[in-house]
Amino acid sequence: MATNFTFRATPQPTIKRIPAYLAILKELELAGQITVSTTDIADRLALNPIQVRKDLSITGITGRPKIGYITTELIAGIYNFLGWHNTKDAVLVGAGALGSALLGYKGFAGYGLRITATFDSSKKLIGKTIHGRVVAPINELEDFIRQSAIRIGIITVPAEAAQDIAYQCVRAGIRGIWNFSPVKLAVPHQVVVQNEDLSSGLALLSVKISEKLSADSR
Amino acid sequence: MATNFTFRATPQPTIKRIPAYLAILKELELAGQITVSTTDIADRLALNPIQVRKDLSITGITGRPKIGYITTELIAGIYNFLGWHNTKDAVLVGAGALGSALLGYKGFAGYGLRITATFDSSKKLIGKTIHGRVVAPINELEDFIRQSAIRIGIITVPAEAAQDIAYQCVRAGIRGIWNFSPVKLAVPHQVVVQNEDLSSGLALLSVKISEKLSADSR
DNA sequence: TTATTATCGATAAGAAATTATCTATTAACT
DNA sequence: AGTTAATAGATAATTTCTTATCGATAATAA
Repeated sequence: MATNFTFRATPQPTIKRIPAYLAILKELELAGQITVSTTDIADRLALNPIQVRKDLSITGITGRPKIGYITTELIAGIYNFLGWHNTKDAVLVGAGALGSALLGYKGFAGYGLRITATFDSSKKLIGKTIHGRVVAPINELEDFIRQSAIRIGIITVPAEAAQDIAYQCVRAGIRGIWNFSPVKLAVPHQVVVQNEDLSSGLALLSVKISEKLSADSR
Repeated sequence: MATNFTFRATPQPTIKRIPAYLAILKELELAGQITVSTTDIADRLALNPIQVRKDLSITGITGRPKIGYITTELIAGIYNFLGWHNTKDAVLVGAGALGSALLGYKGFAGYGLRITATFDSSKKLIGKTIHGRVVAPINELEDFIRQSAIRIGIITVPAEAAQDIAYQCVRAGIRGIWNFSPVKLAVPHQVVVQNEDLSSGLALLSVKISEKLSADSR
């Protein structure tokens, strides 16, 4: 029996805005605010309240007219939507400057992410402790992923090594790669890749500045 | 005399893709490839060739049927569009883990960005040399920006300090802020802010993984 | 009690971005 | 020389995302 139900994925722009809502909501919760309206959230983030309402609707949490949403309910709804309510383990490959920075970042706990092991190829780094984790040699990577059934890999190695690391991760059963290298990784269809790319942010800043300057002189 | 010319800003998605094109093109140039087609670029980045063509049209560089574009011309066109052909100086505020990682990142030279000074409030860090730059105390920030006429500020301080640093930057004449703190900064209209937000990338990865898993089981 | 107002949630309209279609061009092949 | 195939570039169609409109609801004020 065919249904006429068409599955519609959540829009990417919506997903990207969700963590900002979460941050605001946690802040308000901490400040003791029981309820919150989309008008309020929108003001704080300089967004359109209608957009906020539509975005938040993907959590399934409903609000009440003249009141808004229950802050804690909305927070729980967002955690649930993002899957951040239960912690997921990840491996980090590449303990250079950026890798160390990520290892030192406390905020991941709030995102349901725990980096349980770190790998690098450099003799200088192997065995060293960085933010409480001992750096292991790359050749132990695949076995570790298999044994610990880890599903997320964070790649912070230089461009030339990235694809090889990605292959290793995929072979060992990784399902998602958070890729900080400036390389488009080839992976099979069942693996998702999220590219984190400084250069596109800087491009946007560069163009915004020059557009702003030329707009001012018009 | 009024003209009927309507200024249309380049779409943000286009701007974000441009650096990826640049990276590919540089690689091809290095490999000695004189000309390049959008079909080729699109293949390598898993994009639609029509989109690539439209994106690249903002550079003003034209191609030839059956041939494509001259690689070097396109590279020059992109540098020109992004304003990366002449180097811009920037200050970095916050020499913690993330700040150090950015200081150590060699790639900025290729993006026309040079971090000329670093500031921090921590006594432990002031005076220390990180990747060749001596960390200066925050109270010297404004004077330095004014004297050196720097226009770009990179903020890598913790959330609670970010807004204050932004105010200082703005007072001293900064025109663009690259904001790595998880805070929505309040700035006057003439200043542009580019937020670099790990959490939205991770949100996207989280949702992609769970959508992929549930799609597989459908 | 009744009126007013803030808000939600649904649907519609509008804007922006992507993708398709079509024509022209030109290199390579026959 | 003529034909074919690959590609650019323009315009049109489509899809996606954002914003507006409108009715319903419930708290607050009159």
